[in-house]
Amino acid sequence: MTTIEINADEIVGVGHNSKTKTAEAVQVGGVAVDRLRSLVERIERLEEERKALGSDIRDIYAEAKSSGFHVKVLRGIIAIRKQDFETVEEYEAMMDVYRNALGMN
Amino acid sequence: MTTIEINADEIVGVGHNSKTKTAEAVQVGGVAVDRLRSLVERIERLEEERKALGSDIRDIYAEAKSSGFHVKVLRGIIAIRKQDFETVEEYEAMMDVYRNALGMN
Amino acid sequence: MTTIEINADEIVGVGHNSKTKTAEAVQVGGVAVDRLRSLVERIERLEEERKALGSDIRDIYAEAKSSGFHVKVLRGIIAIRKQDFETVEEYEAMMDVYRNALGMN
Amino acid sequence: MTTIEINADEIVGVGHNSKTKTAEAVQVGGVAVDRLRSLVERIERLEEERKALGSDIRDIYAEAKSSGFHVKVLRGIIAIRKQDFETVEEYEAMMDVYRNALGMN
DNA sequence: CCCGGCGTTAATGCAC
DNA sequence: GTGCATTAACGCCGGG
Repeated sequence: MTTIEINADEIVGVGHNSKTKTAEAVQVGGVAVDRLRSLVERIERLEEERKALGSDIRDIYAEAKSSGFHVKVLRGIIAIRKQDFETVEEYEAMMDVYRNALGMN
Repeated sequence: MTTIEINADEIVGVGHNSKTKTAEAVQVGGVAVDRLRSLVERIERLEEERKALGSDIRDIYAEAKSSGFHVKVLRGIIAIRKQDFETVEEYEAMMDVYRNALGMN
Repeated sequence: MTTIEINADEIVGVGHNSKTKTAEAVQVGGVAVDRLRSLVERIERLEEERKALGSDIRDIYAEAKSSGFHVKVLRGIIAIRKQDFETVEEYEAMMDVYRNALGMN
Repeated sequence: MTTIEINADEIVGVGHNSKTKTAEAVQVGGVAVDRLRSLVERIERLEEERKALGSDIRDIYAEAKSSGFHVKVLRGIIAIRKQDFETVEEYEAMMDVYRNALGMN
């Protein structure tokens, strides 16, 4: 994992910082530095976990494939289960309507 | 009633469709058949042409290869030039925006 | 619409149709049921976690917004830092390639 | 359309070109310049047309949408018609198999 | 000849 | 609902 230190000056990116240090909050260019730093770190941490999960999911599909499962079908199954049942039925019903309209029976 | 050259058998295909044939539009399952058919045909025709172009492009690469050119490098050149084009287009688009913003059109 | 009359409960639980129960695996239609179920559950579990993380991230942005931060700018910062990370990762990956190519591993 | 002149020196990108001009072919760095130029132009012309077709197709889908058609379903229809009939049946049959294996009836 | 990688293109989710 | 940013699907290629 690559760790990069956050520098408050980098974040606000202005030259002539009117830095105002009080007991409550450090402000740079009118921005609460610590608060911002915290937000950025929390977001990045969560996105990192999110990315890792995506990677894990991809691994499972690869595993499924190498076990002889049909990946596209498997994805289809997941997609169907994710949707509301009514939605699927609506979709398929509409597909039938269109296919009938085109004589694709 | 006007003559609309659509065969009911083509259209319907299933038993209980509430087909509604009027002077303006034939509807099957609430779908305007002629309109749908037209859309589908136009899309399919364009996709066919698109596919043919892809085939032509592949042929040229093959020709280049058999002429001794390094195909991967050739693809790289095309890609770079494409990026350049897009950069130029972005630039010009932005120029237009600014010119419009300044009433210079 | 293609409908095939197979009831999993019949096959797996009660009936003795084309069910093939061996010591190793229960198969339905040539599919290893337990394996498939396991894969689906693992994927769905991970996707659930992934979705939850997305929700958490959204919450943080909302929190940032209500703290007076400019959300779009904040997103921009995250994006820029992400690009930097990826550039670094690419660089390191390429370094690895070269090191391996030179037997420096 | 943006037109950019191709410069042979740009393409081969070497400084001290050992250019060899004969009656048959101009060679730069061992590359037949005119031939290469021709190939690049032909490819780019075809890709331009191809891109335009993609744009046209997207326009038709937009038109369909604004006419009240359900775009996703329409895409589904196109996809089905594009495939071999057996392929579709295979897919749907396999979907059924998997769904049955999971008891999703 | 298949298959895994890659570059492109469509689909999805999300914010405004 | 529209545009945008991410993510999945597709087509093409080279190697095993």
